[in-house]
Amino acid sequence: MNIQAIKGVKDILPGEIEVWQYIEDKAKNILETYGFSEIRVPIFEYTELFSRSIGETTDIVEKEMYTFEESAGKKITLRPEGTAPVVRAYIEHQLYNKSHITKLYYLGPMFRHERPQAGRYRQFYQIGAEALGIDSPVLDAEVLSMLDNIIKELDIQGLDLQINSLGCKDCRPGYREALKGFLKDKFPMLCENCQSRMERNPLRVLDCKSRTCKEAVANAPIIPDYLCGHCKEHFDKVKETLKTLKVSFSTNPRLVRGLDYYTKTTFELVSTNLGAQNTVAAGGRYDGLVEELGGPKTPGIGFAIGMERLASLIKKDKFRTNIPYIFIATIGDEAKGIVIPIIDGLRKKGIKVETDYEGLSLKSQMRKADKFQARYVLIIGEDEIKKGSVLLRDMEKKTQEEIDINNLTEVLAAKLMIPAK
RNA sequence: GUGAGUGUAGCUCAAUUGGUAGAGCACUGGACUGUGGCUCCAGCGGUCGAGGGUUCAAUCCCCUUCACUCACCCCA
Repeated sequence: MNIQAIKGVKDILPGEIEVWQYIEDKAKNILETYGFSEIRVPIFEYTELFSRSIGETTDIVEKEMYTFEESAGKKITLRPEGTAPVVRAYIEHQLYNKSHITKLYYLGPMFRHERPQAGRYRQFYQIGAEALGIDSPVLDAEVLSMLDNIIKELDIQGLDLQINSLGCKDCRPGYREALKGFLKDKFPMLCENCQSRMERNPLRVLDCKSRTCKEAVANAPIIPDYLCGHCKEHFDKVKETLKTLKVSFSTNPRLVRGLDYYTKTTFELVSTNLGAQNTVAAGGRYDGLVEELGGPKTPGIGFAIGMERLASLIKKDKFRTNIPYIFIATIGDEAKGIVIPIIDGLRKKGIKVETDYEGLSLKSQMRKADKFQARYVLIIGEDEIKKGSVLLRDMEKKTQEEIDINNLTEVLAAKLMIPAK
């Protein structure tokens, strides 16, 4: 094989795509019930949009973006996530002037240059939702409840919704300093990575998986103890509303998200049935992002679902590929010719038809019809041509009848209960 | 970027202490001159990932390389 797909990307073939379509249908339905409207934004943006929103010191910006230069010298990046482009569009089209709250959802591919592994691809698909304009904790809970509904609708088990609060620009610095002070004593215990992270982004040390780092932060100060009154009240209200909505969750004071723009409520939906990459969906509040990107001071909250990960959790047995209603079997060249306009006519009536193009024996054509799981087979040979009729075989009942070729579409439409046009 | 594992027929996998490969599924035909799902028979199908080395001889041993997979890292 000479040319193959680029490392870390994959084709979604018939047989698997049905699962994706199913997820998309269900998710769109629920999103729209909650008042979210679809937005489609480009898959590339000026690099600056991502470096400013995601954060210069994050791995995504530092080493995972697909960036190239335009002729003018401006740098362009294939989007590594969806929130920044949506917020950019929100500002650019001044959607904040149309309504106090703007609820948007998107779905499409994201790109990150990472080493591929189970559940991690270089082009991966997300369904995301963003609610902009309101900072009420009730909205946070509603967004989480919506996510919960989506996974319940898809009947996915073994998921744990973990939530935390990262505080705001008033209380986070205090916590950050307290954590840094604590980590200073533990410095020798930290992994190389975390030692360098201490100055730049100490919160990330909290969810490092290295054993010694885990030990080091075991008694570290936790964020909830440092939240300001406003943030604490907000977080309490989120939890209270989640209980009212009967959304089960667990709090994880060590939950830190990778992107810089998160504030207050953050969350992850983690599966026990996946490999190392077990986060199915994640998100949080980002009250400073719109302003940071040049818009008016506007709060926001959102999440993204990883399609590949979600799809791998869905039982595939209930999905079937495109099944034709009718298979047309022919015997002889004359029959093959006669059948061409018949097939065309049936298809124009909306009846799915398949036939043989290879000159197979009748036996093989029957086998093929069976493989297609066709409900009926139309058999046309020399005898039928002479009589001006066709044989219609019911594959399930194993019966067949002879019908006048002129009544064919009517008879089929009646059998298949297709309304006349 | 680092580490480990795996590359043999379209697919899933065997085998040979080194003597150039086999099964199941799939596909095609036949048993059943024009009728499916079961059965039986036959056929089709392989540069044994690629390149080099050792050897009389390499799919097997050695080196290099490529690809895939999983994990670290990171994250959806």
